[in-house]
Amino acid sequence: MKKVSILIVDDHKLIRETWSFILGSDDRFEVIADCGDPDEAIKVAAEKKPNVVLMDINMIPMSGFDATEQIKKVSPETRIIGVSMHSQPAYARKMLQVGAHGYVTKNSSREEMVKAILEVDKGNKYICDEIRNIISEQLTEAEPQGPDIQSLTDREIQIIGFIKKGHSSREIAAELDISLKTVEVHRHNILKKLKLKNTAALVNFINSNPSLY
Amino acid sequence: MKKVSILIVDDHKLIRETWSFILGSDDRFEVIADCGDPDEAIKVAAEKKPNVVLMDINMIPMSGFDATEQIKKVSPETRIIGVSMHSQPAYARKMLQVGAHGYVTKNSSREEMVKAILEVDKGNKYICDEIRNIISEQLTEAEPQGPDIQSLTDREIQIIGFIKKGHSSREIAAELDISLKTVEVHRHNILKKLKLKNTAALVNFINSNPSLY
DNA sequence: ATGCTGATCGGGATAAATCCTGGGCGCATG
DNA sequence: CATGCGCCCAGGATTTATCCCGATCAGCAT
Repeated sequence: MKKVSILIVDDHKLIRETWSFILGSDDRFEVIADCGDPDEAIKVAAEKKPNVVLMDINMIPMSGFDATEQIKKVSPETRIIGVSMHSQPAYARKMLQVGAHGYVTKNSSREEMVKAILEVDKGNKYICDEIRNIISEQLTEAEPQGPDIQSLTDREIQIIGFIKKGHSSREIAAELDISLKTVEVHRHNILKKLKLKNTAALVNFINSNPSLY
Repeated sequence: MKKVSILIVDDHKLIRETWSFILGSDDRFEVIADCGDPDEAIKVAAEKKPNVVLMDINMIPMSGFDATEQIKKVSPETRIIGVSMHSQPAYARKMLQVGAHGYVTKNSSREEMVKAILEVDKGNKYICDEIRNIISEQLTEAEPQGPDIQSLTDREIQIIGFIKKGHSSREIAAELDISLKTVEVHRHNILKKLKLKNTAALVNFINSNPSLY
């Protein structure tokens, strides 16, 4: 019986150590490395080709998603599990979209983590109970016109990026070399689609909505 | 040699379990309970009077700080260690201010956590190396006019709260029953103090700056 | 071809935010 | 008591944002 080789990626040393400790004391697993830097994680994954990667996705802006994509390129056989404290299904979706096989929140139990690793190692996908429950709730709820994040255009998302940085419409127009009027229309459409009424609400919405980076 | 009794408070089950596992396997410690609800934590602390509480402060808005204050009331002898993924010294200050004896980031090592528990149990204060380094760096840096978060008044912070929720100046004026002009002055002063130029930048600044709630 | 959508741009209007000026009131500290 | 500071308010100016009304054009699918 071969052990499942594991690489742990998390920017917090304490977390890495605790997981190494816990998983290392289980005969079925073998933690072959842990690192706090996404770039380093990609290197290690390329060299050691671990069976499973535990990827924390609270790391600085979206690097968890990027790292997942990179690792799948350099080591396609490696299964990746996203581990996060966020309970929004949007994170899970994004994670699977970039090539991960599993997603577990930090609300899950240790048993569930173990189960996730074993399942993913077999090539199956695994989403933790919490997220699955939320998703099925959302399905039954039949949302009465929630904000249409999906309907946002590429251009609109790009504009959102500038707004988030604190740029004014005039500045954005200059940077994209388009008319001020166009930027204003984009902003108006964004607010309408997301059912928000001003910039403050928008910025807040963005910051709690990972799908928009 | 009496064991140090420990209560673990963290809203993430996985984190609670891993710490229980690790600390429980050390003869010097005894994890007597763990809970994910701040209110429950206060109850348990009142009953069992643990020697040390590990308090995660990523829990929903400021509940970690509140819970710390409450626990110090119902069990003054209990030492509390704030545990967080945030490396800003502002958190640590706030934590000690509400009665904690220690602060450890999740970048710290397991040894450091053990040391923190032992020190705090003896009645000493303990701040992890990372934060101490940052503080001493800031002292030597002689900040060339960074944003004056400290200089914000209570009223201004209150106004910030409303802005963050997406309320307009007119709405804020109505809710606080003061003049629109006054709110505008407050907003202007806030931007000036924080050296920001518009609402978008402000909201973003807030969201990456926990010291303002 | 016809229709749809995204992106572009404009006029014109209103509301909101930003930026000045200045003043008054209460309270604490020196 | 004088000074500073927080908080309040006002007038007036400018910029920015929000919201209508349009319009053209390109691409793409039925």
